[in-house]
Amino acid sequence: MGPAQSPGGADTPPESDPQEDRYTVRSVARAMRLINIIAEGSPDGLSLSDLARSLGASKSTTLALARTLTTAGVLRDSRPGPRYCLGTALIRLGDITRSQLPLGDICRPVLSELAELTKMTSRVAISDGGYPVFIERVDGPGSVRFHTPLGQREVPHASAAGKAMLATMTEEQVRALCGATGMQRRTAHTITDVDSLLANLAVARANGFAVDDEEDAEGIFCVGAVFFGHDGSCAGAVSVTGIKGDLPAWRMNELGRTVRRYAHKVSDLLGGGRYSERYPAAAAGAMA
Amino acid sequence: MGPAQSPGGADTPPESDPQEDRYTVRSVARAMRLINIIAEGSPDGLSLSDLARSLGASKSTTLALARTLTTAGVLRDSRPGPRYCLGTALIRLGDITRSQLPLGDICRPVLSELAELTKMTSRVAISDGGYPVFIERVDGPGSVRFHTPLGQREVPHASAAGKAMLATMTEEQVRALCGATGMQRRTAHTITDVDSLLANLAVARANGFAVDDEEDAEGIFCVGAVFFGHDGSCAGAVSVTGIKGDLPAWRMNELGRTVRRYAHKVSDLLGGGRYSERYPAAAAGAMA
DNA sequence: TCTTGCGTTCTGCACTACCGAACGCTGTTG
DNA sequence: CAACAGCGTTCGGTAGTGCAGAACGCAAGA
Repeated sequence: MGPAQSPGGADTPPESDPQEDRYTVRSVARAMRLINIIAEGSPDGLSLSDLARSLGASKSTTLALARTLTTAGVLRDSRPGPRYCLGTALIRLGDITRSQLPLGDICRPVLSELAELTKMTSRVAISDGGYPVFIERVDGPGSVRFHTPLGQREVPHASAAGKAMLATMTEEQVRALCGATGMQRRTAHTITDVDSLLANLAVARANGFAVDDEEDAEGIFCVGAVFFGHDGSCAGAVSVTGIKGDLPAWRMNELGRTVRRYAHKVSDLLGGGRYSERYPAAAAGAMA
Repeated sequence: MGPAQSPGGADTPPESDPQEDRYTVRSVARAMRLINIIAEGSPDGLSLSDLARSLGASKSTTLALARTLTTAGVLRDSRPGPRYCLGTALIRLGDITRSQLPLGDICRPVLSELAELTKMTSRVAISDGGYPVFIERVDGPGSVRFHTPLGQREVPHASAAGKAMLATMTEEQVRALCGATGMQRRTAHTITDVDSLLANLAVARANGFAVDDEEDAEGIFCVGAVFFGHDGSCAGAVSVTGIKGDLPAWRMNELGRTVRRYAHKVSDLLGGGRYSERYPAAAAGAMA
């Protein structure tokens, strides 16, 4: 009953979102941060002390978290190595997640064909609040590999899949989304103002495919095209990724038509409409 | 200070492993169980009430856990659907985990070739305490898909990859491992006694590849062969999976030689030895 | 209309997650 | 050879927090 509120009443710990933190479990949030720290760290793993430092927690706390995650198989103890690295349970969970996304099973055969035909890495993305998230990938036969990550949000304005999806939105939606993201510059070729982007999207809409010409990474280009779900809305995008120098410029349109054709295949499998039915409507709605 | 030890001193809550639980964080362990419950549940997701029931916790606790995991992207709120399902962050983490395993990048091109040549699903497994764990998969061109999971422990005695790895061990090691696993029956063809298994392994050792002839799942067969790391130890196995009816019996040996050849390729890439150098030594050491 | 089940919010208590300190150990440095 | 610095581990004590249960609004079915 004492009026003792909080010890040292004047202290205001730097809580980020008290109204949202009310329903989060601190230790679980910390455990997730721990996993991400290891994911972004060296493939050889991180030592307990490094983890504790990065996490901003004591070694004993970090040890308890790491032990718990190791028991669950999410982390793995690399004995002679530095220490903790990601465990095989994450492979299992990622595989199950992809298999539960209905798109994965549908798209994989299409991606395989596309990768074999174009000799390029092919991926399929879904829209996560306007951001493209790649959920499936089939590598091309070439052995030169660059990093084409899965499962993480890409920037909408500097990726072929993102721009293909933006091209299906209204001008207001594009402006709102780009205002939220900030249209950060990634390379010298990145389009960083909305009006230029809208012009670029108009071309993409007319073509039925979008191009990322070294706008996300130097020397890398992508070509993407959207597909539609059975409810008629944009369900995601197919894209291929390659090294700019490998492809003559005049083949870009040919590649675009190929990608567009395979996006059609996905649309058909989903029971969605085709570009020829959807794009004119979208163009009429979005542009004057 | 009162001598009050623990409230209600005589109660002995049914703790499973008090000496191990001392360093585990309860809420994190619960969160991992929650993820697994959803992973094993319907692809459409599970409702909050269902989760609370399966977890054995109150709805408010489950809500807090689920909210925290959703914020981390590990879970996803399927709006009109029942409720929670796995999120794209798991795809990302699984992808990173595979990319951090050095074997993944090395094997993927080999698996692609093997899958194209055999028209079958090809996978690579590593050994996790004697249990095979598949870490990479390339589907064959056939559209008929069956479940070939990644990242989870398979039974050693009833899988081609497992038996291929067992064939590199000594008789004592095989007996010890099979004693630990129990050699559970999976189908009518499963080998459930150690002596029969040892005879089977001897054949595999002589051939340089192991066969799972409907021993793990009815109508499904696998062929697997191990590869060796640069330290000369068994580093894992390559295997292909198919439907029994699709393949005449007399082609089994041809398929086995193909898989063996591709396992050789992985061995070469890893700087490990070949069957011709390793298997005779293993055979001489394990069998009289 | 009444009922049943859902998801959400709130409050208070017991507990547990957290920190700090101390220990044994290894490898490096003087 | 000794002193040190860093590692991983263990152990108490405390305050903070995770937890359960009750209560609420709402939607769908009886």
